[in-house]
Amino acid sequence: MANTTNISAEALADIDQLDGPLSQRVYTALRDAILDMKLVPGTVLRKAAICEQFGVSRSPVADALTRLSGDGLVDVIPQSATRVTRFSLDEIREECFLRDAVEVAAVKRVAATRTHDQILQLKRNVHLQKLLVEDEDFHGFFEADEAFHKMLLEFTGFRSVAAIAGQLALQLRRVRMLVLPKAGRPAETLAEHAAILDSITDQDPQAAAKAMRYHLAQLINRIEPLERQHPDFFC
Amino acid sequence: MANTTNISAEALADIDQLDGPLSQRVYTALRDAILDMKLVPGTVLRKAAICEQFGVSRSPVADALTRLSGDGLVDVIPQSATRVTRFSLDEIREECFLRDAVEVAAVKRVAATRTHDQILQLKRNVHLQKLLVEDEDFHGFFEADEAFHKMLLEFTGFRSVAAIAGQLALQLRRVRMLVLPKAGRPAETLAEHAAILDSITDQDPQAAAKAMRYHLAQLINRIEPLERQHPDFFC
DNA sequence: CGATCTCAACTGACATGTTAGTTGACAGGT
DNA sequence: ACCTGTCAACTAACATGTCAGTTGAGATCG
Repeated sequence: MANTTNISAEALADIDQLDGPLSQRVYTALRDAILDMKLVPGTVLRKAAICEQFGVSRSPVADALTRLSGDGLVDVIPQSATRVTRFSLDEIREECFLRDAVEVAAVKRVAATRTHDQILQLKRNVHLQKLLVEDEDFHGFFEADEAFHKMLLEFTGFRSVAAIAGQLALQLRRVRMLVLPKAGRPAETLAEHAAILDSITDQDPQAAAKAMRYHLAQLINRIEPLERQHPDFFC
Repeated sequence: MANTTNISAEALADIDQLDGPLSQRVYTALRDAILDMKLVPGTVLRKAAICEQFGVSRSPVADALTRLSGDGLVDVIPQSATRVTRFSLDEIREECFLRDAVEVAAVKRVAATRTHDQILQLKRNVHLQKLLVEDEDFHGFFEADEAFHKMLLEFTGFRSVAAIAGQLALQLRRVRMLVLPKAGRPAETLAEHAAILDSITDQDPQAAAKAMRYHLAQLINRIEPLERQHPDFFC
């Protein structure tokens, strides 16, 4: 088994410059590392190693791993090991279905209720995306992309719907990082975002729903070929 | 503060006739007790008391509480206390929005793809509901109600979408227990379920979506007056 | 009598010792 | 060469001891 990483790399190291309980900090650090694919699927997480890395005892680490397990980001094999969950095409398809359901419903609502200020914020974000595409700043674009979708969820008027929906699609967020760097994809994404924004501006919920549905469909189309490219990330 | 229950009642006690790790069993027992409203919102959960109840040490209990916190079923006040989360009308409205988005999308899909066997299973379930309404078996009806919605989610063809969606609306499940015993509501619910089933049988996704949307809207309508009736359950 | 300050008791957070289950390498037999 | 049974090393799970922050009752002061 050469391709299953056994050592939790130094690359994750986020030292304790955060606040709050220790277990929370450990959780956040590990979570971010997993979501950013710094800890690739299949990586074995050893409690002892993590304790050493952060200079804490096993309690907060165990606590953090329990939470990550609840998020579906790690698989705990009882009495044996804990590893970063691999992708499952079936599960990804399910999350796409759910994400589609939620985000299409959200964009419909926002198209109907949008305020002038909300349009402005979205326009600003899309403009930023344009600049980032031109600069070929993939990482920056990824963040702006996320912010765009998050904004739409928040503009439903439901304060924490963005948080819950975000939690729901944690796996998807990881895969998107693999999809984005494909040549030309950021530019296409930008165009799709612009189309969504136009429909919202026109207060046309049906058109907005259609644009969003098309946009989200692009993701699953691009994920499926990925299994051949990174076979060790899938189970 | 007389109305905040301070003692975790015996009523929860599910002894260790389950299998798996201890922490899992404790988690399940507490979770079920909370979802069945045997532990009412606001109840303070004392680690020591729970340890005694189950005859285990603090580790598995702490583990279980961490998971429950992740599910949003308990609030942990650092260094102070852990209590069963109270209802928040805002959050409930958000969960209704999400549940609507997901279940309407699901029922649309099922209406389009349903097989003969699936129709049969749904018919059987609705028939069972009818019998339970006639017998005024509220608890049984509640379970059949849940099973009906779960079936619809499973019939999307996405195996675990029911699990994820169920996780999403844990709070709602609690409130539904308060709403159901209202006079006449089970019979109405039954009729709404039947309407949904009819639309699915007719392979009419739009009608099914409309019927589902109407059905789900009844819940939020009935929750809002509830705040006056059980003020100590809300925050 | 009322507002505030103090302190003891209680709670969860964390550290660490112990136990039991799993795994994989290796020896021995086929 | 291959299958198999054994066993040692490793892991997560669990128990328990310690610490620090919170809380609320009662003492103290205005």
